[in-house]
Amino acid sequence: MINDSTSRPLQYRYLYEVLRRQITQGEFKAGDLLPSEKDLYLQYKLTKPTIRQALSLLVQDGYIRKHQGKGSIVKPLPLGLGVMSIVGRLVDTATVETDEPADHAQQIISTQVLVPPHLSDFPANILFIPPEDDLKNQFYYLERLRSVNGEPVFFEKLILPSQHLPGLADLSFENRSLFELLRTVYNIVVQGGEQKLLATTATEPLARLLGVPQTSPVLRLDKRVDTNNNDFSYYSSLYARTDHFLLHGRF
Amino acid sequence: MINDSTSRPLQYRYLYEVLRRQITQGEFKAGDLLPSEKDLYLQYKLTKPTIRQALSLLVQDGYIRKHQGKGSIVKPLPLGLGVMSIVGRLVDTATVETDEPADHAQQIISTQVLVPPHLSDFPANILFIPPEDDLKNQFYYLERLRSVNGEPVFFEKLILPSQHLPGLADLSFENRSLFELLRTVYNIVVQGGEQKLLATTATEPLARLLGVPQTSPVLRLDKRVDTNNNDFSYYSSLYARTDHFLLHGRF
DNA sequence: TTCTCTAACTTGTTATAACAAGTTGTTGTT
DNA sequence: AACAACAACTTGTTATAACAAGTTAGAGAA
Repeated sequence: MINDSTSRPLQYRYLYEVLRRQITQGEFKAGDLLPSEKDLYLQYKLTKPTIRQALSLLVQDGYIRKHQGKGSIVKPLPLGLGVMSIVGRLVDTATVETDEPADHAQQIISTQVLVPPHLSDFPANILFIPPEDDLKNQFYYLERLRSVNGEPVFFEKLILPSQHLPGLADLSFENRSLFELLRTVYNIVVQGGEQKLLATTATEPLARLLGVPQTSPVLRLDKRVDTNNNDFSYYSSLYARTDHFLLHGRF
Repeated sequence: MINDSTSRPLQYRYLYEVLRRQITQGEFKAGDLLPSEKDLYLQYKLTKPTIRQALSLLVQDGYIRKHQGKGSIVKPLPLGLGVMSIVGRLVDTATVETDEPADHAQQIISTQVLVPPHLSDFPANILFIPPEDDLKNQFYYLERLRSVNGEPVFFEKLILPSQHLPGLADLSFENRSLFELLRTVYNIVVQGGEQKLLATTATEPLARLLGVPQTSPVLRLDKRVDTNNNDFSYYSSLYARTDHFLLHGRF
């Protein structure tokens, strides 16, 4: 039952995907004006409500900004992708550099899967608990360590409901965004969720993984992510060192 | 030029405010079904696009969840309000409590204004810098300390562009949400923004403010918040202790 | 009683239409 | 040359309409 809503193509979603791809692949660059609603009508033969719905999605996802009387302006792409992405940290919190630091310098993000996806019960020590009914089911559990330019930056646990994801264990998580995978392969899109944030100190195994002293402060971010499928939510727990890099997000 | 768009009442926004008030004031409780689109049509004499636009706003702001064929379901209210709110922390991160902890227990959030709003240049040590043009203007700067049940939890610096906010210094910031105030008094609504997150250790003055030892980890959250007014963005820098409470957000 | 199917709800998608309102460049006047 | 007014764009708001699709409860058959 993959992609069961492709039966009727959902035109506004189709247009969204087209424009989104054009933006992410650089066909439209930050600051550019998207074709006007009228142009899109002429090009795609879709009517105003449909086009507006597609553009609304792009606004919601932070790809464009609309300006009455002017047009739809493409926003700069989020750097890493995901709800929160990483950014090179300003040299010293006590001083603000006037000239932009090398935020946009080449950041090679690599992902190392420490524990490959396998079936398990819902793990302990997660700040969210699924509803009782879901606890009976099994979950895919995996752990990965993400590095920027070879330096470990954050350690992440992912817990996904298994019954909606046939064949997940076969797919590569290495260099693909989880969001991308869920949307394109399983037709599941993120619609919202909850997150809990706190600052702790690195415990021994974590400190070794991230390569920081045991006492250093570490950011912890737990999430429950809800999707268009009402009984599909996944969970993640993330530990990040933020001495050289910090978490960056749009909302 | 306050509330200049009240000239034409913007019916979908009006309906949004009505429903939103009914939800926040408990007239509709979590789990309730909102009146159907048809009922709203009968009651308010607004047509489907208008009603749907109002409901979409409520969805976007996390007040309701829509379910095709069923209706619009009221979601539980966010606890504190703001982009991120506070929540009582689970007793120990090493153990997950099966029974819900007292998250929803009475939390009396009080706000103490340490530095009342006054005109100043854009301060140093903020992780966001306004565009050069805006730096020429003056800003309202204020500092406040927010406590839960009398215990200091986070310290916040707020920087607001002064030219759009006549008479701001006269308004009380004490027990009113900044969002609420901007929306109702100045007709400015938050549309998005950026945030940067990191974990640090408390320095001496901060440690004293929050009542924590100097070495304890502290969460820092800097934001640039964009609004419907294109040249109105405000900035905030927040330091939170997360040993007894943690930050909680919806997205 | 239990099950199945249907009718009557609900929201979702798309089309057409008319006017309001913000932006920008151009035209024409001073 | 500077300015004002306008025309031609843009998106925003609201109305009307028809059909698709998910949900639910009740009627009727087994």
